[in-house]
Amino acid sequence: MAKVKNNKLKARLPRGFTDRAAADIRATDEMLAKIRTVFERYGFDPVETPAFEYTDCLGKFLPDTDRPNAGVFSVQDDDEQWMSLRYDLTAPLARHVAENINEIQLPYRTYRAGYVYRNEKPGPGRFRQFMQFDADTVGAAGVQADAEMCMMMADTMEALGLKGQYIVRVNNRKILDGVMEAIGLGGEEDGERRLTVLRAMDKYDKFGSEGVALLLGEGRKDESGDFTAGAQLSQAAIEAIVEILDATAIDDLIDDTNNLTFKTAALSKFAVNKHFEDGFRELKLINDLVEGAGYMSDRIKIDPSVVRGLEYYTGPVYEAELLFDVTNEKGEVVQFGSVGGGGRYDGLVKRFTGRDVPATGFSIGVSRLATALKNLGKLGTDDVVPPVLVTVMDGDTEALGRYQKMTQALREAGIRAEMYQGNWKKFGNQLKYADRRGCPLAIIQGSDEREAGEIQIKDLIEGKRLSGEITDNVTWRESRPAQITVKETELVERVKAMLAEQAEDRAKAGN
RNA sequence: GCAGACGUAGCUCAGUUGGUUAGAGCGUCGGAUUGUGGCUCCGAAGGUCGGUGGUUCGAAUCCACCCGUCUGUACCA
Repeated sequence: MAKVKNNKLKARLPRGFTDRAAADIRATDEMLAKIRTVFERYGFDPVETPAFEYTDCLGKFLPDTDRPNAGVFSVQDDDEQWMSLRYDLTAPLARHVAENINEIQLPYRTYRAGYVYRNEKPGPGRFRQFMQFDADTVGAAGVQADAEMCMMMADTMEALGLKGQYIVRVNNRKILDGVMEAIGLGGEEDGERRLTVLRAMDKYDKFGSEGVALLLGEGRKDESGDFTAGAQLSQAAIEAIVEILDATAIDDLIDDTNNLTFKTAALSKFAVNKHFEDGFRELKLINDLVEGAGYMSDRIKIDPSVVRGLEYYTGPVYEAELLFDVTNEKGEVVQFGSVGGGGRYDGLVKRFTGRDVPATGFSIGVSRLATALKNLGKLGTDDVVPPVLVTVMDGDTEALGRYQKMTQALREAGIRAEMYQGNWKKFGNQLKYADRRGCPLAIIQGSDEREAGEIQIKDLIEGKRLSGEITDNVTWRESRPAQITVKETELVERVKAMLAEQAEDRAKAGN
């Protein structure tokens, strides 16, 4: 006989995507609710945009080709226009604001959560579909809007139970622009090298000063032997940049008592320029604003090594970082990086409107943060009790109706309950099902009980405990452990009482 | 994309220098037990050894290419 087997379709999930189970969904919902509460309290309103956008609105066409960037999932509509799945929530917001600019009251304060998609190589904790939760203020030019964002990020982290375990670090793109200019990379033609330098700086967490110094100079070889080309900067420039990265506060770098001057050895070989000065002034202002509101440097801190978002940020940039080690399911400490970040993007809406519409906002990586919270035990404690199972002894219509009625009575009393929907003829399987689902109780009524106007309530949790003491199956079956007989009319009341007892036991065990 | 490692049952893995019919544990299903979960015992199903081509009398084993997974690295709005 030929093997039909070969025709079987292989069930497989696209790589970088994941299915989420009940506990995960409930935990994430809980987390989203906490974040939303903070954003609402700050006076932000929700808005939702779709997963797809026209690719040109996302600004992701490759230069010199008519195809979108490979990093975004793209399809062609039936009129041949390119559409792409959004890769963040900021570009679609800019589109939404631009398209509705006449109806929207600026400054527009808004938040939204949603999945975003990146066509990149997935890794541990890195997916091709993941959730972000964003908040933005559109149409506010002053740095007080940026300061507010930083404070809201800090409040969000605390609402999630992370008080004292995070830091919001703030920098300004103008500072970095000033540095680029100072080391001679300020020109139009140096764009590519500037990017290389910024990317190298962004690797500071990963490779430390030495690794970054290599990337700024000759280049770096990784452990598999692969070589990454460097930015070929001068020794003086490399040292100056490393000084910035090593600095823990901006005051370590700058003396502002009389005019602005660099304090450190390598940096002071370069002159302070306009960009740098502007950036510095803005940072100072943010610092004063947040401190004035009571957010000291243990929560929000100026840090000149923050790089972030190379493309569209124009001013202040900020990110939230966790201060504890995150271990994965294998027990290894993983490089976690930031769990959220953002900044000022003054040019994004202008692309559509031609009008200056300054904006600032940040994004929380929901999936990553959820992983971290789970590790801390601050999330994922699934306290939803599985349903009470009403077992089926007789399958005739009338009997089924009675079981269904019992189930309904429990539901009406606010108790999760279900009638067994499998093959009722194998009664053992019904209890096996209940056991594996973790059902707290099973309701049993056969013809004997029926005639006596009674039902049996079986405590499956207590029964499981007792099973350890019984080795003989006949005894196990006949003793009907943890099972009581009650009047049919007392069903709801007795079930309620037994569930309450179990809840009490769980609470005790938890302490 | 680049570099390296690895692909054997649903899962975790054995499989000798290339040699008969590719194994184990766990899980699944059936039975012992038609009205009672767990334990125990008995039995069964489940594999074109990632794919294709090549070398060979003979390939899970050797070679080439492809696909996939993992690790590092690049890119990451």
